[in-house]
Amino acid sequence: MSQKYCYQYPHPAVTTDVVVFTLRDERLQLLLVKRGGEPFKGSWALPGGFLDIDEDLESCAKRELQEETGVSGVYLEQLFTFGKPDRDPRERVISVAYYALIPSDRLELKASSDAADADWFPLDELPELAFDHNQVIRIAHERLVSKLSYSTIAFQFMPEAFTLSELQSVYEILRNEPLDKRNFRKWISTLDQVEETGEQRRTGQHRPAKVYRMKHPNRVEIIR
Amino acid sequence: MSQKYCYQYPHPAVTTDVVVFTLRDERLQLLLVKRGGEPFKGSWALPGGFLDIDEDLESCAKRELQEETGVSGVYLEQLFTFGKPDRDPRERVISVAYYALIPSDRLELKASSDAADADWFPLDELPELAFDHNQVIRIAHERLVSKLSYSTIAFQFMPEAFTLSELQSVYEILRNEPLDKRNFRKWISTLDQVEETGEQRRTGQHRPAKVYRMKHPNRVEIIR
DNA sequence: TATCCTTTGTGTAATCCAGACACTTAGTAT
DNA sequence: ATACTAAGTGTCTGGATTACACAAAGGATA
Repeated sequence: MSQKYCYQYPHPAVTTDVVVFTLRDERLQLLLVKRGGEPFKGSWALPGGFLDIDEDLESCAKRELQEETGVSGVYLEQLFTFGKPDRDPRERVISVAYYALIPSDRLELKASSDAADADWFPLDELPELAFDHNQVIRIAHERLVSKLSYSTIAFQFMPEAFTLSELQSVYEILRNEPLDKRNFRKWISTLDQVEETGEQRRTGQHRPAKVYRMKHPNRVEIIR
Repeated sequence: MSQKYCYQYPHPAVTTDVVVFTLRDERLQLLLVKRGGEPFKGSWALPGGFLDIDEDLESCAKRELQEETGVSGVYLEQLFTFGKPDRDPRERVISVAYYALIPSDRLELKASSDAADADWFPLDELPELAFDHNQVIRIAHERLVSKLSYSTIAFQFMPEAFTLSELQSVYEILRNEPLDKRNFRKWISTLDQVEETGEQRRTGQHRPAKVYRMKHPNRVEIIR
């Protein structure tokens, strides 16, 4: 094919890459795709791709997310823009990285056409990654952990309806430490972010748990 | 000139823009340059410009900062990447925005060659700006204010040597409220970030103040 | 139908941190 | 000597965070 888009000065290519977090099997996991083409063919990498010339950055990230996971309407935030001159061997590529949080009940993967394969990996068992994607993931994880302490971002991992024990478990996984049940519930109630649905949930031979929902499912509040 | 840089797919242009904050005349001010060329010729805008094809993003921002203010070695942090398809009427432009904090003793402006004029403006007396630069500034200001409360970023406005009253004044300007002297000093001492130089400073007909310096002048610590 | 098992759900006391608040000290000018 | 001004310093109170243990509800089983 001919080189038909010409400029007076050299232009870099622009991509978006998305770090897709979820909680699966009591662990923080993220989505990787196996690269079907060069460079790094066969390596695992973050889902992402080139920005269409008339497409907004966030739309591009949402599109990648939709193509790789089939989900939309989840929490998505711009993370950082990476642009070391040699980060892609083909040409100069600026990558605007986003990160997304997927509720644990919405992760039906569908392998996309341009990815030979896609799978979830626990954060502490990542393979070697293409490009500078290990660095991107490290920064995304730092952002997530830091937002834990001053926002309600962790609620974005919850399904529509959940129990307080499930919510506590999410915090325990993310912070990697056990929490006191009474203090946790006291703290949650001061946040004023959840309400009872009136339903109960029976799992196993013991007292059923009250079911809650978020008051503002799509909002991430700054707290403290 | 001919269009000699050609690609198989259309590429956006990439720029960096820098929101340069300083404290002048007891106010938070920022640097704007008057645009010498189209579009928005004659309008005020953030200092910035196109990324060289082999230049790192942060290097590009540092270069703009150096060209417009003559300073280097100051605090510079990536802010956000703006990429609405129509934000520049010439062509698709992705702008990676940075913000910088300049100590109040280092702001000798030198008008650069490609800016007809450059000047400081108080944040609350900004003129109409080119492109989406009003939005960029708003987000930079939000970031600065929020970092105030959980980091030592405000120290980056201080000269090498300063008194505790001067430091308190910086916080009062940035937070736009008076602070209690004893509580402020108690808080500063818990931070363990400053040390006495042994010098004193006499200004006016009253008790001289002890002079301090930062223990780690180039580091911004996360606190709390 | 009584007992056991498991998870849900709840309160109080102790400690730490943040905020309110006023006077003495050191120097200059008259 | 006196007056003026900004520098420098400690205590008390209220609110928030932490530590900590037992009763309640339901299912399974004997």
